[in-house]
Amino acid sequence: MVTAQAGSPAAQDDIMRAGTLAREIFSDVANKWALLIIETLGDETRRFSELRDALEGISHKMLTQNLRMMERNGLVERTVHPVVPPRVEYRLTGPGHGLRATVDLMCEWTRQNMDHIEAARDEFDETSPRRG
Amino acid sequence: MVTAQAGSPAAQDDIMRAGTLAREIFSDVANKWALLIIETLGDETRRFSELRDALEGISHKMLTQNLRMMERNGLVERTVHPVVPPRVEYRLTGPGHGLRATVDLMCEWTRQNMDHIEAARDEFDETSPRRG
DNA sequence: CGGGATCCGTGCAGATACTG
DNA sequence: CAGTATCTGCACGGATCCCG
Repeated sequence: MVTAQAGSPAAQDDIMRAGTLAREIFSDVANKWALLIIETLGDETRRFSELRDALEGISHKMLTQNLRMMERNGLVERTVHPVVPPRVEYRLTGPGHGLRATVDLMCEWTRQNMDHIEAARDEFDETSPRRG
Repeated sequence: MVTAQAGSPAAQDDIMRAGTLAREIFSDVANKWALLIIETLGDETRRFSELRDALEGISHKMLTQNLRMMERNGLVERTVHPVVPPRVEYRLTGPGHGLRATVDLMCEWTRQNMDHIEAARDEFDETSPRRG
């Protein structure tokens, strides 16, 4: 969306603003499924059906959609093998691995704070509805 | 919904699986708006209306909803000042700051790869519809 | 001013079917 | 097996109203 034809040259400065940048990231580059796909791909080259199986919960439409979006953003590389049973493989690009590193960090944070989160939820669960 | 009432004790082991964990993160803890709010809060203590002004694009409902969810997850701390014009302030908790660090990293990655992303989009934009 | 509740529209996401 | 197109729904998100 930052691209588009905004027509405002001064808008380039606004891109540096956290809000605008973050919006760009989390609504297009790093949406929920994309991040999940990045984690699933890891260092490997995986087929479409393998990804679908690994993510299980995702529909084939969402997978295709996100894979294409990620390919468009240069996060994954799509390789089509011209064989009779079509074989299409995906793997992270260099930048894709870079993003993956940050996602890994976020996963690690969650792992370390999982108990805190659950504790907070538990406390909130009995504090919120009653309000002391 | 990793939580729910799965009823399977063995499921605890599955939580360690990247997929399940990541799902938990990106669908509840670190959704699009939550990440945006985290970036907006930063080190400061901000009022509800300040946040709404800073994020501008968000509706009061979404802000309230996400703020409450983040409070439930122990990411933000909500302080209500019992004054005549109600004054409610929010600030990141310790764990909240930890998550913020990872979000910052992701923002930094985007900043560094912005040109790559745009280039990839540009290339894809003319390669995809025509297929060479 | 902060926030809950409600109503309602939009758009995302699932299922299905067809192509190559 | 991989991908696209279409149709539908349902949930998410916005606007409004009212309460504290």
